[in-house]
Amino acid sequence: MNPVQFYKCLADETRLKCILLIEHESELCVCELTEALQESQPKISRHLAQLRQCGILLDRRQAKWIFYRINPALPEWSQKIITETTVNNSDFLKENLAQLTRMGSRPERISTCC
Amino acid sequence: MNPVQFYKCLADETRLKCILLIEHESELCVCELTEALQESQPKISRHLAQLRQCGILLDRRQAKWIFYRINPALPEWSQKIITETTVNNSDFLKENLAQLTRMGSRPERISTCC
DNA sequence: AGCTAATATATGAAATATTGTATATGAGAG
DNA sequence: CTCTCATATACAATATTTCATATATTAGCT
Repeated sequence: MNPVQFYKCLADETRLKCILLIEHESELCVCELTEALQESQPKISRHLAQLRQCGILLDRRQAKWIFYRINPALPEWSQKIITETTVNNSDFLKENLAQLTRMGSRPERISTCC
Repeated sequence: MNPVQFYKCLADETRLKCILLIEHESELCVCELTEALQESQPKISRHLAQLRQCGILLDRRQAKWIFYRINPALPEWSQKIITETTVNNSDFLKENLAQLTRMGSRPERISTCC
């Protein structure tokens, strides 16, 4: 992926927050992101689709939910940039993480193996 | 600076190339960037103004030229991201660096001290 | 098969960003 | 003080991005 494309993906508040929250939590489903960001479902979904299409995120279905995670095949430098940004901008995510914690009835993760 | 704002600055080919070329060369003037990128002077100038206004670049005048450099007061994580991107995307800059080398009559830097 | 919950996509309108062209500014030379 | 070179800015046209709303898809349940 071209670096301009990569940065275009990060250059939107909704998308950047999705990426950083997923990086922070390892995996999140659409309804959790919708709740954490307090945004409409189609808005979150559209941005996630874009991030999936450009290879930044991967998704997996589990029952009714679709969980998104950072694509482990991302070039190392891109992964490093996502980590750096997450670690150094806790204020930026603070309120959204609080909202996520406050959220009741979050779908349970079933481990993929065993 | 908010991380979204920061990434918006990097999310344009002209701006990203200016930043990375300046990081690579320490300091460049507008005419050098115009030549390296083969773009119009107002286009380069407008993008540099934006990068200066948001604090990513600093400028200094030397005779007829204005030299731009990375703002050393940038947060460490932002600086790290610029470095990482430069180091890991040499292909992206290759042609522009070649163009810069090919350029005749580049303005001479006069050291600021002594 | 029909119903529901979670997610995805299509469409057009609105907001933003980018660009070319023309013009302004500012420093140095004569 | 005028001319030139390097750079900056203004303005209008164009392109791109984002969004709300409506609708489609898909899995699991009965």
